[in-house]
Amino acid sequence: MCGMEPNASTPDNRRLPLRERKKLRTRRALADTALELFAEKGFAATTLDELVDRVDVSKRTFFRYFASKEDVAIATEAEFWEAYIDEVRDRDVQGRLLAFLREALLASLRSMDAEWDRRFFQARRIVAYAGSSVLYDHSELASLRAQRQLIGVLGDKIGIDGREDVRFRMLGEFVLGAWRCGASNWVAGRGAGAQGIRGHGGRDTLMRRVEEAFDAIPETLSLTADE
Amino acid sequence: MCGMEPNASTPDNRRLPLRERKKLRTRRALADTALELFAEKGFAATTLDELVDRVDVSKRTFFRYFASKEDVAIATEAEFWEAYIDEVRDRDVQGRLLAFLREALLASLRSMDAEWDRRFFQARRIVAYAGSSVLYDHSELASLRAQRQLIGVLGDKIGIDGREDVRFRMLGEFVLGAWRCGASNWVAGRGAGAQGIRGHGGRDTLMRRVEEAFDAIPETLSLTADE
DNA sequence: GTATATTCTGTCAACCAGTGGCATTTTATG
DNA sequence: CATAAAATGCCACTGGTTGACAGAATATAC
Repeated sequence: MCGMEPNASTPDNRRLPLRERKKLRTRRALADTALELFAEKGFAATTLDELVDRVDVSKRTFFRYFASKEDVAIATEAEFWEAYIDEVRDRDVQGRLLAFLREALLASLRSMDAEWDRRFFQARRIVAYAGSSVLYDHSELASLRAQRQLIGVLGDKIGIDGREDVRFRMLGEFVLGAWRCGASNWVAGRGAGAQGIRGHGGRDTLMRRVEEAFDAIPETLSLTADE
Repeated sequence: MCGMEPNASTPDNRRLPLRERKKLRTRRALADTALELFAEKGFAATTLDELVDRVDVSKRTFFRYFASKEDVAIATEAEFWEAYIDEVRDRDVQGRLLAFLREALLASLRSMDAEWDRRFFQARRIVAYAGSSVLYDHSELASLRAQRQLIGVLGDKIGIDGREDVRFRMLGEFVLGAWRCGASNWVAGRGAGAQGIRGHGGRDTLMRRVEEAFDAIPETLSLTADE
């Protein structure tokens, strides 16, 4: 089968068996081409037929890789959540939980593959500035589920049922909030020293935005609540 | 046109013009019959054709009343959120905000029409115990949007941009959390004195569950967070 | 290298949610 | 009663999603 040559965004996991490499390649080709199309003509106006036509796979195959049309748009997000949860699962808990989650988040950001931030940026722009809200909703649900899984894993690690404990749920809210805030500032080009950066500024800038958001938590919390 | 006779669940807004009464009646008939069908054979297995057949309305008309198949399942929920937000909008703010929101929530529960709690219970059971998660997701998104609107309205009332203020967002989290917790305990038949109640126990019991959840907020917050 | 088992893929058909357009009916208004 | 406005029905059509099965590609054993 031809028509899909290795390119810059092809994952070069030379150690994986051929079949696995191929699977990664089709998956990546579908996700990349989908973002192209969504950016060109919008999410709603793009049909799956066009997508699978351009990638040269059958529609049936598409649904073997992604559960829905929305899923392919938030693939990079899903990759990140997966990496984050793995990171939290594997890392030793020490110090304050919020700091732990913050470190784990940054570490998992660092661990994403070389092209991840470019793809993520592209996807975020489409999700945020699309005409309808289906993509945004889908992304939000994915975050919510990831957050739940996160506090579940963390709870398991320190022997608490995180789903029942309000403190844990709030912890999850903080982390998710900081992430969302940081990521949206990154995409919008806001934040410290953003003027000096051309474009959105790569992964390091994203990480700085997330850190800024985390840093802002205590000061916003200490505001008086006397209304 | 015949086939739709007034029954127990027909809203008796005798003061409304005929056209409006009819509209309410079809809307209610669709929602009720949908719950019947979903309970009988499950959400996924029920087709809209069956629904509109039983109600004796065209499919086109269905979509003039509800935006999607999921929407008709959470209609009672949506009614409540609407009432709640209206209540918050109309009520004078005084005292602590959390207490204000709590009172408004209970008041709007009280204001729902006579059959609301029965319908709501039915709907919650379907949403919670359905095979797939589409309904649950849909309901969760609706809550999220309602929560955002809520703090938006509250922010407007006291001249603060609630969307930007962390305290407000947390307030929203508390209220939504208490509501969810109370409602789910109600449906599950948990809570103080639940043994003595046959069935789920009507709206007064739901309100008691919600109050219990609100009461639990300070004590869970004061737990030590020294992990 | 060949044979065989396993996994992936394409083709085809079907289902069903959701939409646009337009004619028809129903309600409101004077 | 006449006319305007609004609600409904009908119909065809798009497009996402799934199941079944056959064929192609890859892995494994010899």
